[in-house]
Amino acid sequence: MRDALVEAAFELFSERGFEQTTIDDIVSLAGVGRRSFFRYFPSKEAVVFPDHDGCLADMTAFLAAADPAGDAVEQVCDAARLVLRMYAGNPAFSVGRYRLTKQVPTLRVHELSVVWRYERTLAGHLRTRYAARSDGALRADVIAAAVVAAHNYALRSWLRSGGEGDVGAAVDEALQLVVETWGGGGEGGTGAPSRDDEVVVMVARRGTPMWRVVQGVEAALEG
Amino acid sequence: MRDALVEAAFELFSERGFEQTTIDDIVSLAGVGRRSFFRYFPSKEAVVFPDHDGCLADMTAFLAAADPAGDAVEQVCDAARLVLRMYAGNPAFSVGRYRLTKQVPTLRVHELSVVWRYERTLAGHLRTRYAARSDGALRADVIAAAVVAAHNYALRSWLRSGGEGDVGAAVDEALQLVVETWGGGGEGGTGAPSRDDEVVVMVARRGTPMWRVVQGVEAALEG
DNA sequence: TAATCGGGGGTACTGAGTGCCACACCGAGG
DNA sequence: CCTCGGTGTGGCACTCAGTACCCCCGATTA
Repeated sequence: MRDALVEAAFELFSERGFEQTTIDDIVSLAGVGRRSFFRYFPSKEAVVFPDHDGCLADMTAFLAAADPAGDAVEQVCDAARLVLRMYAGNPAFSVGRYRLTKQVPTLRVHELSVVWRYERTLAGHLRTRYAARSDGALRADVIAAAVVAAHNYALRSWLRSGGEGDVGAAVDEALQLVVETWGGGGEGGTGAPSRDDEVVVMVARRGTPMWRVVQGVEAALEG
Repeated sequence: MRDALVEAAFELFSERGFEQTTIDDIVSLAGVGRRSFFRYFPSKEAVVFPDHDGCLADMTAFLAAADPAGDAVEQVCDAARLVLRMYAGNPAFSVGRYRLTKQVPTLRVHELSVVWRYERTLAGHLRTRYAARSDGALRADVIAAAVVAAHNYALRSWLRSGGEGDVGAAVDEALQLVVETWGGGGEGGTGAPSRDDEVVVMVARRGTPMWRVVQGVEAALEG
């Protein structure tokens, strides 16, 4: 019945648009009563994101079961990959929803609230892990935001392309940027390549801003 | 007239709550017609964030006038400080709004959309600056998200405290975390303290993940 | 067969948001 | 003095999302 409503809604939304479709249109096409729509979805927007409640529950369970000794950043990235799997599981649906969401402000806002719940879940996990640090809560919020941004960047590129190419690899590459900068705190060294016969020596004055150091090391390691 | 509507709305919202207040209540208290409310605010939620449209325009103008040779991350941080100034300018109003927003889901969602517009503005500026890099757009999105997260972290702490203490310093400290990790690309060295008579030597194997290098240098510089 | 209970349908209502029109004000020009 | 166009405002009527309430029907149990 949920599925029937979702299907009917998407058929009408993609045909005549979101605002031009009323709840009555949806329920009459689905052959159910108007009251039943609101039994399954709290709002007209929610029918566009029917799978996110379950995915958020999965993410919460995943993080609750995560190894307390593992790298928290990696775990949070894996949690984000759970969301990706959901999108990649139904490419046609995801792309259709993306096109719809892109041009309906109400849906964009609703999507923001969905993403926000994911981000707060990730941040909550990081906060418990970084509880010992003095700036733990700040780091947790920043890293969660960065993970979500990287994830969404790759996901949106894929959606914009119509579902072509390997999303998994794209997200891995995007998240790598975050892990490289923020990872660690644990000892799990999922390090880069090899060539461990060479060393890089970075010399800096005390008080040198961190980004200059990073810049120098980056240039040396990759140059 | 805008001000009269905002004042009336806040008086009623804080008195009997957001959902319990109708537009009719607001306009009758303000002594204006119902139709005029929607001339000034597109929705009931928008009256809670009356100053953000102007602030977003200020931010856009600020970034458009920014020095193309300067550090883009610093500029984006300064742009975020524009928002902070707006909050700090009316502590009582800001704290009242915070308390209201915290417990009204509709307002939380609306705030998300407001923050989202700021974030997209920052990301747009960074994207033009990082256009040369292959991963420019990704970096731009991630850094913008990090800046917004850090800014909001400090701002929310201040709001939660009821407006006590120095927000500016708190935000500076939070943004410092972002600048240290992501800054550079420009040459503007608004460096840290001094003690430039000492040097730190960081030795790492080629292929060492960046976060380990950062961790080591961080420990050496601050330890 | 009667009683109970839960999922779904139907009806009427509130309230946000919009379109349309009338009115008041105001400076310019006859 | 009257008229005209533009602008800001109030009022009215309407659509539609969302909710409260009640009814119906089928299944289970005594």
